Amino acid sequence: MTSKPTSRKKPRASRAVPMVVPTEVIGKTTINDIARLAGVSKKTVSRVLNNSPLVREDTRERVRALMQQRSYEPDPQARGLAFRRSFLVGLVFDNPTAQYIVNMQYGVLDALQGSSFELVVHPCDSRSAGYIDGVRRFVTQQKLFGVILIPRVSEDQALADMLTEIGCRYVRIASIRLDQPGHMLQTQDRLAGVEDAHYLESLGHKQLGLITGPKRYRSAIERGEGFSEGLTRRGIALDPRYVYEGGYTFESGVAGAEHLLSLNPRPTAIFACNDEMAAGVYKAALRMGLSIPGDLSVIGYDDSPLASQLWPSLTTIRLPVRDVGRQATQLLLSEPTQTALISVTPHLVVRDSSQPPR
Amino acid sequence: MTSKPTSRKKPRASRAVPMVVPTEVIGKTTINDIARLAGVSKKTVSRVLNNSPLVREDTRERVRALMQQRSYEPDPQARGLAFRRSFLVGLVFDNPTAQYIVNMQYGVLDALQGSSFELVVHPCDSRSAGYIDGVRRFVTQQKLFGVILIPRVSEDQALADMLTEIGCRYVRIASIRLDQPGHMLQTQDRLAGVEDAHYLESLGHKQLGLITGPKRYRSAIERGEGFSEGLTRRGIALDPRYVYEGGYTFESGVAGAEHLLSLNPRPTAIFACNDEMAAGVYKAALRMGLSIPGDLSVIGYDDSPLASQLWPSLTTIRLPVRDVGRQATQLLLSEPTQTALISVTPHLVVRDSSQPPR
DNA sequence: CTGAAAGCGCTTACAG
DNA sequence: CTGAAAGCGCTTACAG
Repeated sequence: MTSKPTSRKKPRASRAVPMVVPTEVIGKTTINDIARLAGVSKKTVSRVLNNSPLVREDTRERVRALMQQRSYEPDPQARGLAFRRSFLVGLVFDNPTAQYIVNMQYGVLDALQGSSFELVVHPCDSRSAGYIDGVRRFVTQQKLFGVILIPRVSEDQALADMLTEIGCRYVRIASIRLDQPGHMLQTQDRLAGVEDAHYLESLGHKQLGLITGPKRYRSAIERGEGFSEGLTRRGIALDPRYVYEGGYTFESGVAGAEHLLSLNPRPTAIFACNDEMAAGVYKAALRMGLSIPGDLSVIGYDDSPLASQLWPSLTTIRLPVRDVGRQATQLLLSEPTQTALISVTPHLVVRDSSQPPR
Repeated sequence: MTSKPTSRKKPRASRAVPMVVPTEVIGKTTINDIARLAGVSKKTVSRVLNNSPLVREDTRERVRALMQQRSYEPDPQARGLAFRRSFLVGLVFDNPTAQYIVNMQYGVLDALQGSSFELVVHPCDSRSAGYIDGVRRFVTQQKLFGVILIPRVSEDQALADMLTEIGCRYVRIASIRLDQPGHMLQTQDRLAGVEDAHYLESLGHKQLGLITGPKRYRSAIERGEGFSEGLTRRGIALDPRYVYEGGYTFESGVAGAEHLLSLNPRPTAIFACNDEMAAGVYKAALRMGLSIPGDLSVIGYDDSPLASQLWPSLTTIRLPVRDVGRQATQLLLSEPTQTALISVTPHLVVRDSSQPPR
């Protein structure tokens, strides 16, 4: 990687037969080395590299063996230059929780494992004016192979349009179907909301409170609506006065709980649409002298590290984020032929913050 | 990025003077376009690009103006191929908390802002056998410009040796000075431990407990030793029976607190070497019917999101991680001439989990 | 201070 | 099924 081999350029028979080669393998093996050793043109090596069918089987085998033996790896930079497309996959995100981002990165890397692709990250602020241009620069400058978009940027149609315009592949992870199956992976937040409702109803709760996320997040809407829908199905109407619009923040959870717990009758269970707000509910409840789950059952959403570290531990919803990242990336890398929509359903994780009402 | 311009290759006067050019700027502007428009060779444009002093001032200005006007950006792929080094900075990490990783990424990107560098991530497991080879492959395959190493991988000398061997730049973020100043940024975990001790002593605590991290983390050792040292300076000896070796996990925090709180006399304050363990202390204390901070003061370390979301909110230590990431990256990108060791000291954030003993 | 030639390690377009 | 030539967009080494 540092010094340029001086032996590379020495004159030699231009159409060499396989031959013994000096072992001073300074510098990385290149396509030329393999071609020379195999006694074929580099174009043929290139064909093998790119799995072209236009190679005789025994030629392919010979070249493959040589590549293995020399532990040859094609230079992504050079391929990228010729392909006009790099071997980089971008992850574009706005501001989910840290754990979500990290799990997603692990998932993407799981799918990239063994390939010559690497993961490059691009946080951004979807509320700032120039963010789409920022993503465009990110994509075009490094000629990214494609990008994974996670909520909330995944929900922005203008962003997807821009990517289509510049011919960049993408996969959106979102809670509703807002693109073709080849371009998205759906997380069934709504179904998780339903599951929540059914669970609380089955415990015997009738007086329920809901703290939603901000409406600009589609996921927030889905979670809340799913919850409401689930209750309706079980014959319980969610009183609008028992719905508080939070902001996915701890403080909004505190405020929401203070509001809901001051109502008469007091809710016996609260579903907060993320764990952070659920932690806020803990604070408000404990400060009011209410015990969890004795006086109040609490359910969160995300299964963040926080959930198992609160006391009592928090009943919450878990999305297998890493798995989602892996599948989304596989979709991104696959030939655009797939038709079935990939969808993943988050599920309830019951811990110690929920029980039947008194 | 998608289609190849057909106009590029048309024959023209080889030594062109500045001239009007068809505005059908299909495809990206290249160094050839700029050279032609400026009436200079592409080598001269290249010199301007690389800030070579060997360019006449007016030539430089003319070229610069043209680059701006055409919003020319050199292709990192092509430069990388010629330079034998990409425009990618790698972040190598083992398993810190998600928030730490994400903040670090933000910091690195702060420093990369406006450059043509991008950030590529590489999580790994420093306990697995082949992890150093994994990093080697990561670095050599994409010919990374350099890497940032964060604890715990930053503490591994074998990894640093490997990087030196293959000629890859690196900056290690670590709590003790284990490399040359140009290769590291020190976080003064020890001083934070001292600050902790002084704070608790100043509140009047005399009976103190310590839950350390695992010894294979240098940071854990520094935090614990700093705490002990700080107490000693204030004339308090830390009884070894009041030191529990945790594992930086929630469960070990619970176990540690259960142990410490069963001692007689009971400690009136516990310093847990990360927030996760501090959350474990909460659980153990609350389960034993002890109130925080009434019966027990608790201090954590990291200022993770958890810290402000526990109730009562957790007094802890904050390292400006994003800032650290930014500075480490600036060091990585700078010419290797710097001599002074960069060091950053984490500081105490007082919240509601600490007060004078009863 | 400036440039023509050759090269980085691959692929595309064409020809056979 | 295979290859020679030209090219991707830059830089190095050399010459002036």
